[in-house]
Amino acid sequence: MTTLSPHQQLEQLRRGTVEIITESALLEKLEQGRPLRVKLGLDPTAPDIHIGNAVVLHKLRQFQDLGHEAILVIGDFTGLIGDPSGKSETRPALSPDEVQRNAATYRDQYSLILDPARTRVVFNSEWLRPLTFYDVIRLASRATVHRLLERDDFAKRFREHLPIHLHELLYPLCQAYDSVAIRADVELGGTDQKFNNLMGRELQRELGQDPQVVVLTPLLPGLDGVQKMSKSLGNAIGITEPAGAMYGKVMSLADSLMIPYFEYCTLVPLDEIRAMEQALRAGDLHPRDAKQRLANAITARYHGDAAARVAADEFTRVFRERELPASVPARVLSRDTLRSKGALDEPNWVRLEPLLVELGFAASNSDARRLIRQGGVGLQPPAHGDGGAEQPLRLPHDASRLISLGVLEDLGKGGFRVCVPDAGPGGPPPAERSGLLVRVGRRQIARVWLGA
RNA sequence: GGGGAGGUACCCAAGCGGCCAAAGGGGGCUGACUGUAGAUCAGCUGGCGGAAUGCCUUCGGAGGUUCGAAUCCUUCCCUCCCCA
Repeated sequence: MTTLSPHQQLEQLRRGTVEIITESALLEKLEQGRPLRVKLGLDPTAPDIHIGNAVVLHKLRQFQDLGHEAILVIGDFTGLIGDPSGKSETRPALSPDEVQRNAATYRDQYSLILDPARTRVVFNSEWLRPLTFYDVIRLASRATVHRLLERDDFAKRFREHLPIHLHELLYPLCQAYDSVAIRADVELGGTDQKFNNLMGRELQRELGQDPQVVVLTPLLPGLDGVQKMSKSLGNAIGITEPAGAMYGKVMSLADSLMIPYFEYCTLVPLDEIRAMEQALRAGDLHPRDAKQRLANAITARYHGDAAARVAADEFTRVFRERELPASVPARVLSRDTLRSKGALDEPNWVRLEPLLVELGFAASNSDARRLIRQGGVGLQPPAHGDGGAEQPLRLPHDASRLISLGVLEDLGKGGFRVCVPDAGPGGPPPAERSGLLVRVGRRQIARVWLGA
């Protein structure tokens, strides 16, 4: 256990939370001087930790560092319902095998932030599945429809005459029962879990347990600044993403998100953050510089200082100075695949649209055509010798130059084909710059060769 | 159980026999500008395609009427409202 006094622990734990229900109850628990059981409920989906859901994990880690025990409750059974808060779909029940396999996955994934020695992973099907219908009715009798309809999303749907299925109402109850089953002292969650977590408190009290303390952490807005961060919404920064990508994503953040991100995703002291906020408002601090510091802090947290510095340099070089990245992903495309799509005209001449599709830079040939027409596609011919850092030439604007360089052929009506060099037998492509550089927009870039 | 209103592209939402691949808005994408931000402006936004007054697929599902259907008919599925 920690040597910190209960008050000091509380002080630490308070930081970065939105609400603790109640602080006095937490203090009482801390004063008992025993390791508390701290619960965190998780979706049964494959874990995809991003800096958004990392917020609550770091909080949990803090509990662990103070000597408490983390219990990850995987909602494999509640997954049958799907948390009604989202436009969730129900998921098929997991087989015992899958459960076992997943348990390992969760432990691995969460070990990136949590202390494995103080983490227990449990699945709620363990206690929810055995309940009989009788049990369920008894359980359901503990809650009223009115109480359940207080939940924002239920209330909203009710108001708007959108369907609310009966079993959805059971979700908060199931989750509450989890707390009973593991005799949770504390339940952690994002603010969107407030209702569910409070339900746990109520149910525990009903059933004669000391009610859990609810600790709510903020929901981190996603990169779009509108919705909460979520992988499926494509607005997330994954904690295992490469440093460069992480840094870049932070830099493209809306200005209005900087301060919240500083607060929730970094360890920068609060008073420094306040100072920055002031300076920004006063115009003494360029937002770009503040954002660079943010990008640095976040990247360093997951990749270390050195990697963060490299990412920063690379960023400056590519986006400020508009040079090519230090390393461009190499892609060797299969002749067979291209041929089967009718994209390969002669041994090395490939139609541009299917090429972009093949690279994943365009969704369809039509999409590719649109990109080309709108000047979104850039090509840079392979360098013979050292050609210096030439910029990719834009299509269709620079078509004539590319044609004179012998890498492009105009098929008329906006159609093009390009000359893609050979990758050579087997192995990786030869000299780095011998490939055709293809770029769409700023981010999508690859050096391309043709293979078998 | 009775009565009524609905289900249109990623979302909202017009259309109610041909000029509908389907108005408008949102979102997304590309370009200009810039700090890879925001705001603004321009273009694009089903697939195929050597940019066709071209072909294919799409308006809850399945059939049907018609030269022709998102639009009319039959039937099935789903949602909401009012009454019980």
